[in-house]
Amino acid sequence: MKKIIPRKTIQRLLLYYRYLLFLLQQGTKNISSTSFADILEISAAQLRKDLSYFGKFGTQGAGYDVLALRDEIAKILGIDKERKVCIVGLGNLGLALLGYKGFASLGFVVTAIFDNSPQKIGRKIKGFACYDIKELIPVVKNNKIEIALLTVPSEAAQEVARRMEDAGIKAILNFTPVKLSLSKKIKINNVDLAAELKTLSYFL
Amino acid sequence: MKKIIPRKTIQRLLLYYRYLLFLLQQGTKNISSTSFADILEISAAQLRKDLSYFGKFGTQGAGYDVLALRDEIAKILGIDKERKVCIVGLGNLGLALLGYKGFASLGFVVTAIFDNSPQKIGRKIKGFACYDIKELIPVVKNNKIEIALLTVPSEAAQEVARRMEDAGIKAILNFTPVKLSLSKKIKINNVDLAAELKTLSYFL
DNA sequence: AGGCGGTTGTGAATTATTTCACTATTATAA
DNA sequence: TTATAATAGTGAAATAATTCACAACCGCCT
Repeated sequence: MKKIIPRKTIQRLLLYYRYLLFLLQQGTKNISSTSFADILEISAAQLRKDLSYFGKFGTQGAGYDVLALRDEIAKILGIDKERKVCIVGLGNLGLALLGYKGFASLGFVVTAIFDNSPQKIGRKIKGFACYDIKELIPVVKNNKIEIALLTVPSEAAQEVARRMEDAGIKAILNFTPVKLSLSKKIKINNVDLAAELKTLSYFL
Repeated sequence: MKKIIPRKTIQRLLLYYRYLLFLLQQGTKNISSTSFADILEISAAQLRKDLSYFGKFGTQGAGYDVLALRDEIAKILGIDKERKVCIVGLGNLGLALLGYKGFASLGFVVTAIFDNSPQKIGRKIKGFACYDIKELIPVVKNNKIEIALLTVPSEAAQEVARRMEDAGIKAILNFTPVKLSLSKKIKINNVDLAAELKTLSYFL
């Protein structure tokens, strides 16, 4: 087992996890690296190498036990632990994220939602009470929320992010096209929808 | 000028483009690779190397002309050409994409939107006429739409994607967590919101 | 028990990407 | 005009990620 685990390996691990769930649903008990890799359109060597960073999960001659491998990957990714998240900005994108079923199954619990519109503050939205964005700091602190999804308009992004920092948020998933400047301690992932589209079109 | 351009270079090019627009707004006329790279938190060498795949755009001793560089990158990325896109599935995510201003400035023109809900079909939504998803094939063909944003529920994803293939779509930006299986000719980019979040939390 | 076909785990080789470090060029100041 | 400081462009070196290829092993069959 090596020391440095490639970032891409972590990304692929989730892909593996997803497909293992699907295989389980189908009743598949066992799968070889070759056929699993074929499905995922990666090389079998890559799949095995990725897993090898974390230990030995397969049986030579027989392949991998789907259920056991799913559990191992869940453990690696920390899906067994719950993480509290909040959604800040309840435009269409924020609402889309709120309604997204995928998060819960990965151990993310939406613990608070925020907006600045008087029409939303205090109301229940999809079962969640909407807080005033001004209350971000106390609410995040009291609930020990670790992760924030930032879906406010671009103009407000930096200011809101700064407040998240003060509230003690550990990681931000930033959906705005703004380059946030914050302390290095906060982990930021940028999801740039336009960039995805542009890359796609370049390779057309 | 080399033959093979790294995929990552293309991705960064859009990042450069975005920030150049911002610099222009600020009235910055000129910038050195060092300070530009500092802002973007990459190395200056990487910035220069990326640009070097496409030609020479800077002036030694003086740096880059912001306006000229923006135009050069626009040309490289094909932002000067318009691409027709359609949005299929008008849930919150589809609506969020429809309302997203960033696309237009990158040369993407939303040419049609589709849903299967009788409440939406035929109505105008944010100024766009909503078509029945059953009309996908003729509408895409008639309008020569090249790119589709797929934001339908998971269950419907594969079936709708298959229809996109028949309609002659060249590229799909897939927002569902489904692994689409289509002809290799169609370029597919997967945007997996849960995966982004999971990667973030692993590195916490 | 022994052999065989299939499959993992992994060091080594390969390929891709990033950084280094230096040259050539330009702007500017004396 | 010449010297000096700043900065782009780039081949070479370093690093990172992927693939290759094969030994070791497992399960099953006879």
